[in-house]
Amino acid sequence: MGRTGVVTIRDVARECGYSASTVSIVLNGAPLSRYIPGDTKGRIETAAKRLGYRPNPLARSLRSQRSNIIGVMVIDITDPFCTPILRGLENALYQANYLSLMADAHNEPHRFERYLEMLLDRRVEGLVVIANWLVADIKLLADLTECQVPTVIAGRSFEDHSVSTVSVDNESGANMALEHLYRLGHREIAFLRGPKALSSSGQRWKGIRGFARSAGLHLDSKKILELPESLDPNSSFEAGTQLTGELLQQGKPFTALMAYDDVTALGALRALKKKGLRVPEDCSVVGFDDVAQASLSVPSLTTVRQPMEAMGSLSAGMVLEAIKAMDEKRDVPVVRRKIPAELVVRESTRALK
Amino acid sequence: MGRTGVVTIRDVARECGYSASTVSIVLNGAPLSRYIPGDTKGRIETAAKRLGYRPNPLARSLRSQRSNIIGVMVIDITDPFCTPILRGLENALYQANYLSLMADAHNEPHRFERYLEMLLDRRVEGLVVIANWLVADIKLLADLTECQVPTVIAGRSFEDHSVSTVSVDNESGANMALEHLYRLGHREIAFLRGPKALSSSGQRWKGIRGFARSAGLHLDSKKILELPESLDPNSSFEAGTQLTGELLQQGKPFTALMAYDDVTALGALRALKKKGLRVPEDCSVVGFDDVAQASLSVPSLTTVRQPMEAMGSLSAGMVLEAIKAMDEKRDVPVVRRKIPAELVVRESTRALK
DNA sequence: AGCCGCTATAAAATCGGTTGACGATAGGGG
DNA sequence: CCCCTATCGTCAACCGATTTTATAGCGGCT
Repeated sequence: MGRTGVVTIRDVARECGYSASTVSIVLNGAPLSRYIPGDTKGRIETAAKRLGYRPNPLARSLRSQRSNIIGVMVIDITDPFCTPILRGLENALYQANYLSLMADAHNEPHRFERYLEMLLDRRVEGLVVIANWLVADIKLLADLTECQVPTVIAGRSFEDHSVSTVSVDNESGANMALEHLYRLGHREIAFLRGPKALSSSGQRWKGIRGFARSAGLHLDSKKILELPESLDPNSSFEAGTQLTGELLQQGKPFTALMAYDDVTALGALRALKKKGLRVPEDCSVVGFDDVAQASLSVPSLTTVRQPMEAMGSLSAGMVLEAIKAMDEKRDVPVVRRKIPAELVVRESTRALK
Repeated sequence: MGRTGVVTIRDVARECGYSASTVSIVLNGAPLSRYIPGDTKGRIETAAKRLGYRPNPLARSLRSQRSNIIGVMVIDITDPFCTPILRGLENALYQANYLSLMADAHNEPHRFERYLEMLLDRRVEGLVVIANWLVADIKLLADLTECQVPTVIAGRSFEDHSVSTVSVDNESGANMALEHLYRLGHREIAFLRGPKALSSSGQRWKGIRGFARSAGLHLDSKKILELPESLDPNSSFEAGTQLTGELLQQGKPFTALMAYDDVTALGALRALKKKGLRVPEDCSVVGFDDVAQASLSVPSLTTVRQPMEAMGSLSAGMVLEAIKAMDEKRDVPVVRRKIPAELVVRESTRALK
């Protein structure tokens, strides 16, 4: 045993009287182990077990050029949207015997880049970026495609770049949400739409316009406000409160409000309450995402659910697949997966009387 | 350049005409570099830069027995209590140039153990366990103290084990919360206390009893209910709703309710609303933790804030310190830090009329 | 007898970087 | 003139595995 108290392969070799090579070959079931008789194998395995031998992954990685580690870059771990994805991802990696080296970019491009370098230095075999919004920084993506590491972006899509992505179908999700309100009889609907700079915002809006057109619903631009661009995920709560206040001030009546996301909707809930309006009796509210908060509020929030955990594990599956493909020298296609959203009806919406 | 397209130290050596050793010595500013003249250093650095040389941390770790990686074991990343700690932790590690290998135990002891092994295999230099509750499994802790890796548990304390911990001062926090209600004039106070098995629960209860005694407040056992033991952090929402319902059913009047934690308090909010009671007009509510949800609810929750981010960075500081101590062969003391809690007054409490 | 092929194992090279021991030269003191 | 020390580097060992190549015995075939 080395002075570190850790058993090396040579300790095992000494213990059972064979060479390190033989031990390695047997323990890994390498091709050559075909020629090694059973009793030798037995002796080696016994010795390994007796000493509690555990191969040093560092040494193994150095030699085999495989780290069995995936880099996980979270754009902002504070965002409640990110954690369920992280869980799904981590779980799938665990099943596949990979560990995750985690980096939190705090929404800062510079930090993103520095972390990216660190992760690549560490020879991560693949990379998953969990992006809520993330300034559509071309440069960062260029970095990503340039490095030869399989990458998947979870949480948003990039139509115009050659990166694999996993994202929810924002368009049909928003469509469903509006349809839900429409079916409940709502015609005067206010919207707090997301900032233009966010691609998901545009997609959701497209879904809204699509439904409106098909149902002959008029969208009153006076009732449509846009959230300011911001990096802090919790700022949309303030913004939701603020903009809902403006809508109410403005005097244009509405019986339902559709928010860009859940946190915005929670902000709206607060503003409505403050004005003495009851939800859903006086105004229905729908959000988007189904973050943990959504079901805990009073009233609980009707929302469009992003299957975040599934998105996480799917991303994991995709990187692992890409890694396998690279191993086998097959070429690695860019995959863009859109997951269907799901309407979750809770207490914050009800039929117009 | 190797076939991997990666520049090795030998490439740099060839490029500038010195040996790999010299390059290593210069680039690392090793003691011996004292004797190397400036222009040689310059040539080596230039060559390294020109080739874009980045030392392979795997090789470096193998040789130096230092991975520059900390294992981060999260008991349940789904718990909103864990993420802010994680952020503080990760941020401090980032500053110190450490990366974190993340494991999520999903609240399962078996998974905890397996991950622990994987992390130790990877030669993490230190370990931080982010524990919300975590079944007080002696065995797991034994594993921890046995392995020679500096460990800090963040989020809860273990009086009876020799592990370093960082936790909030539950006792004085609960004391403050009750004092707050008392000062507002509340005398009929209901409690949803945490399950006995949780150490934090006992500590908080001690704070409550302490204040009650000192203020001469009578604690009516009829108004004290205990949450069931559970592993799912979100189950306490249901439990909060449920138990509050029972309290109301029971008919014993109360003007304020103190919940074990924020999620429980949010559950209480829902039950109260359902019964037509207004918060805070008819009943004040306080929580504990100050998770993200607390400020987003309607009404926003008065609560006792755990400085989670600070706890995270403090934990990081402690492991790093312990690592340094080990390096220098100083002995590593077990440190138990209790961070003061902070009362955050929001909308859910008000003076009794 | 010589060669081939199979079995069973070991030696040696390799991954990429670090480090202690050592060589060579020059200058200073005795 | 010799010894000692300060400079400036290089060599080779090492970290702990994996993998390619080598060695050696033996049976069978020509």
